[in-house]
Amino acid sequence: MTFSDANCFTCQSRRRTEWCVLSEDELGVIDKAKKSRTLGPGEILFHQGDPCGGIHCIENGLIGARKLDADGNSILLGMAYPGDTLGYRFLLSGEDYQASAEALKPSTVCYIDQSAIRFLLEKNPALGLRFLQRAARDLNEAEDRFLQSVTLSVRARFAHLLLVLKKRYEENGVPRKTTEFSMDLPLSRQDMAALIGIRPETMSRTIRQFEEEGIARFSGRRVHVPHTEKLLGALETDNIV
Amino acid sequence: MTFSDANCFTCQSRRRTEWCVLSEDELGVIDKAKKSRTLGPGEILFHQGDPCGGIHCIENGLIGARKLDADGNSILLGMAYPGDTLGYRFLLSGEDYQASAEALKPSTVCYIDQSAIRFLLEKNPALGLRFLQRAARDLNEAEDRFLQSVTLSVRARFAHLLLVLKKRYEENGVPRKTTEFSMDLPLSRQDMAALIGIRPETMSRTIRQFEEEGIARFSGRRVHVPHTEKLLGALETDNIV
DNA sequence: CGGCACGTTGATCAATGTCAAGCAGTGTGG
DNA sequence: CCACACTGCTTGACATTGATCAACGTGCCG
Repeated sequence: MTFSDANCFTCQSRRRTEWCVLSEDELGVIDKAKKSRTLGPGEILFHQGDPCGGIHCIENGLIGARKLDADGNSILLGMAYPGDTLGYRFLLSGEDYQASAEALKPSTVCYIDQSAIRFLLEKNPALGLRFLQRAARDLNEAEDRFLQSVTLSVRARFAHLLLVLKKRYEENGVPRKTTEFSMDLPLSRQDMAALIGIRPETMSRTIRQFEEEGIARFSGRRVHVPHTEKLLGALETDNIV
Repeated sequence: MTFSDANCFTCQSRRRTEWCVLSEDELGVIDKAKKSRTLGPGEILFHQGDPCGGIHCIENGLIGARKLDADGNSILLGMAYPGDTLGYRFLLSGEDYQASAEALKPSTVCYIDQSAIRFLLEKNPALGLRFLQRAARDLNEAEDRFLQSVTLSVRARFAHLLLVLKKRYEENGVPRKTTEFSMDLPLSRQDMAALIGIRPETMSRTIRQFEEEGIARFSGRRVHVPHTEKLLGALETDNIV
């Protein structure tokens, strides 16, 4: 386990976090309580079943949430980006973690003990509201995903996934062309398959289908989409209001 | 539209709501701001696309959240029971309702304008935390549903649904036998189908399958399960940790 | 070198969606 | 009161999707 020094006051991701509503003094509470840590790809932040004693705040990198089934296969449930907080749900409900968290890219993550969080939540109502807004957003997303998994074909779900990844990719300041684009996928094929609820074999076939139709070209983790509209055409989004 | 007189102080469902953390004075704010209304089955509480200007608090009955697709078919997304609050998500995010709400049983619902809510949220941090806990619970549920829709067979999902409905049914003080049980389904077959993400035809077939296997007997909206373990056996829950 | 995880591909099969028809219950207008 | 339309439910035949099983290549690491 590698520790690093971080500073909440200068943190690049702070404006994206819930902490943006805190005063200087309050931010100091977090800054003092936090423990920073860096993880390489594949390193585990916490395990399913561990007790949840605080929250993790992602400074940079990419963290994935996984569940393991009885055979030891892992299912990627979701991703967390810089500025996201992990584990607030379990902290509040007092449950143990129901999934593991693993770095998907080199990441820096701060751990903040629950005592500091609870103190600030009591003191500053705006903080709770921020978390509430976050939860509301996550909830909308979760419902969308369910709806998509039952409504849309695999093709369409994969197209959606690519567009979500594109959006995140571009948030990192990568130049944006509208007609075409390239990006590095942060996920293995297996993980992409899990995210849209299909088997790895089906993922392979869908990728091939996209290549044959000229929607996208894949080479390792690199994707190139020559005509963005073609990808948009695969969304099938028109039949749901 | 029928109005009824309700009283937050004597409300049977209050202890299940977020308001249970309010002081007498604070509860008075809600009580004065609320507008009570009764709905018969099929009546609409609000429509998809309406602006969200407050929240709805269910005193009794059962409300369903629906989305409509382009063909006019409705998809039941979820249900809300007495003590649940509807719409807090959209109020916080400032979006319009993304689904309609419709009474599935005769229901009494109070509408509380956002000004009262915002006032109390600012004043009493415990209220925000309550909502946050609720959101956390909803979020876990939504994720479970996604996981189930991808992992489990239709059989298993239907068994899960029946057990969820049973649990809710028993919360209404209905006597409980462990080895067998009967209940009235609050939903049409179509709505049950939508909840587990299948077509009505498949719902019919699954019901027949359950009857042929002696897992349950259906007659209209009445179900009888002679051996609860048989139903539990259809869960297939063992392969996921 | 051997083992192992990941990814690809092919053959096959089971589950579920689609289409079409019919039936029962319910409300409506003549 | 009857005919009618309408909606929800069921059933059958069929088509399609995606899962499953099996084999193989490839790169990586001990």
